[in-house]
Amino acid sequence: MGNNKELTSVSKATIGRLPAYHRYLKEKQAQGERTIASTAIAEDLHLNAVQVRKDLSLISTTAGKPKRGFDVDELIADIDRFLGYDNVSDAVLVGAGGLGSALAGYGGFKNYGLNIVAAFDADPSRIGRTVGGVHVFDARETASLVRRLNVRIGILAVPKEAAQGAADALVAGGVRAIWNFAPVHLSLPENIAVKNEDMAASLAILSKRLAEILSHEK
Amino acid sequence: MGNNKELTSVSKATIGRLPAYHRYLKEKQAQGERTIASTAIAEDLHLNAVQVRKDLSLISTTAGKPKRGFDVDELIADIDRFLGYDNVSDAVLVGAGGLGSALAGYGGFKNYGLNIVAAFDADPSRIGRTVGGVHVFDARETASLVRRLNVRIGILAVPKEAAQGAADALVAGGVRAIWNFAPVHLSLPENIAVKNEDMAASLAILSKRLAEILSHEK
DNA sequence: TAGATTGTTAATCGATTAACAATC
DNA sequence: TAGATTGTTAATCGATTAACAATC
Repeated sequence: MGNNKELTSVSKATIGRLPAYHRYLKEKQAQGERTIASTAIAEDLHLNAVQVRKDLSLISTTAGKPKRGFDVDELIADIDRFLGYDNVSDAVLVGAGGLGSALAGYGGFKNYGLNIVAAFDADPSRIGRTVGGVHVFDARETASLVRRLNVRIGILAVPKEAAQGAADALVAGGVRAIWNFAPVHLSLPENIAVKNEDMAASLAILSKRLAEILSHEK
Repeated sequence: MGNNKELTSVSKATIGRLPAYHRYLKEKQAQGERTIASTAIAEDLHLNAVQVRKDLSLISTTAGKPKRGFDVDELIADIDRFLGYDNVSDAVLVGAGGLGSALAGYGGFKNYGLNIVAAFDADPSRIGRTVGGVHVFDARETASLVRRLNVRIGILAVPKEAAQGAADALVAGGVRAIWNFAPVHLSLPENIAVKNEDMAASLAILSKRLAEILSHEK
């Protein structure tokens, strides 16, 4: 019910800002702050205060109090619950090369509700090894092992030539969400969630902004 | 002039889609296609055809031709020029750990107009080594070496505790654009371009979509 | 009480999409 | 010619921001 509302009515833009609020609030919590005003959050994070209040109102159980602001602990708990940080899901990693190893080695994902339980690679020299404490299996076992482990999330960190095939194997195994770090557009069934981590897109936006800044310069 | 128009009038959303068009067109070019219709691009990339035409019209020198579509080679050249892919810029990398090494090792950045010329790290065991063919210098030399190399772009791949300090050093050295992979909000002067590669935000969006899909399931 | 801060309603802004005439 | 495809104008959609009354 409340859950239903959550799933439908919170925009992607808002969801994307929640992790930043979460980090900020954790920091304030560590500094011993008990309450925080939307105006303070907005200023520090370079956002609009109305936007902050609107975002928070969508996911929080308790309203802010005039003059005092929001309760830091409650807000953190609300975001934890909304984003599933308190409810870790298993994921598999396909591709145990440089980027894949870096992702597996980054311990922080557990704080974001993600637990990598297995890795896959097609390179025989990598199979049987361990990256970031995760065992690397033969890529040919992807579908069957994913099914056996009942995993719903796959992280794709393979070279672009291998990406579509790896994605198909994940879906064949029952994965429903793919976090794609390969620079390719994947063709997948409609009911599969895909999030492309498009570095080229980010870089394009950054370098255009840089060009603008430099042009204003002198 | 044309340049001025480019810097001001093309939206971030459009810029973000251009790399995907570029990849797609390169693929078609490799397959020997000479022309392509916006309708075909839209279908394959799951976009709206009007949006594709609007995006392309903003950056292309030549219009598409009714019935035939757009010239593939020209479109690629237009995007190359617009995004600066034909005009490689130097960048430095701060943080030569797992993610930093993976970024340095990914040779593909040169295709996107980026050339990593030096890396920095605070860990003595990494200083003096090489990651992805790039020499790792002492992080304390960041500002001075960046200035000497006259680099304008910095890639930040350090642990979050070190991120603000590393960013400050980059700016002190004259960097004007920071590609930030650390999960922190950086406080920087206004005239510095920052692009946060916020993995937590991506993951949040993906897992919410997953939750929605699973809830529709049965 | 006065003032800081809230939540909500309305206005604005920007991006996407629909409709359609032009044309190769 | 007929039809596929274009570019542009207008409508829609969604997200951000401004205005303001409510309240601790």
